[in-house]
Amino acid sequence: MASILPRPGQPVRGSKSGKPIMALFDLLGRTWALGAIWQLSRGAMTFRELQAACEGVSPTVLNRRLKELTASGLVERAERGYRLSDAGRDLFGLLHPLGGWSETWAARMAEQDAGQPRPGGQGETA
Amino acid sequence: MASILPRPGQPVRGSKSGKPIMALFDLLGRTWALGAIWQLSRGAMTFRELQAACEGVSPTVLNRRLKELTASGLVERAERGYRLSDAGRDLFGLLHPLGGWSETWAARMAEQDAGQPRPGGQGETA
DNA sequence: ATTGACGCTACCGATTTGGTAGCGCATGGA
DNA sequence: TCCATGCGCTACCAAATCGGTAGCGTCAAT
Repeated sequence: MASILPRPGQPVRGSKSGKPIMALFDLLGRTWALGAIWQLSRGAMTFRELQAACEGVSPTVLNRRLKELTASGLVERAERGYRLSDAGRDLFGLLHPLGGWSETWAARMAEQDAGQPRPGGQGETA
Repeated sequence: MASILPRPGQPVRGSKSGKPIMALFDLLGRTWALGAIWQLSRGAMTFRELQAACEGVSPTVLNRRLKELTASGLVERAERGYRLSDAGRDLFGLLHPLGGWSETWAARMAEQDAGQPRPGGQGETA
């Protein structure tokens, strides 16, 4: 496996300092890492249930994320599939407010778009 | 430019639903997006100062992130360089606790490694 | 024995990353 | 004026990651 498992105290992708916050950002800064945690916060799910909940993310990527999150102690195996560990639930507690914030953000962006239709729009319809 | 700008209400990389939280996760789930916000929370910085603060991230990536974060209203230009917008500071307020959490996480991981040196260790020294 | 669901892997094209070099511009001396 | 410095930023390219399809081996139930 080419990818490294981000761990605090170790150099990680994009950061050589090994600062915990940077290791965390590296871990979470991969596709569907945050999304998987978000979905798993609702309870244990099988691999394929989680895959469906994540809008059909490819098993390749999902499995990579699950391995990383498991190795990082945020996710663990359940009798049936996967679930957040204590640490994972703990982290989700901090992430949870982002849900509400993102709604506000969305409203603010929509408002801004209404006022100024972004003439040089970038790939919005791509 | 091939990359799309994640915006709530629009399909984004990895998510077709357009749910605000998924757009946010896409925006933040790119290398140095969270890191840049983290560094900028300390105040306005020039491009090159920020680059240095982010451990010498390549200007290519930094500029991409800055464009995305600016278009998303989280970052804005300052007289000298860049700074967090009100929304960006707002978001940082929610992200801030991750700093402390990551320290706890790091300690927990170190402890676990001490107890069990991870026989099948994965790329820890890579 | 067949069907179905499970977790997961191989394979591979498309996209993103991350690094070096250097551009055009502005400021500030000498 | 010429030169040096710092600014934001881009071109170019190799390496890594993403993301999609197909399908494996296992297990339980029919």
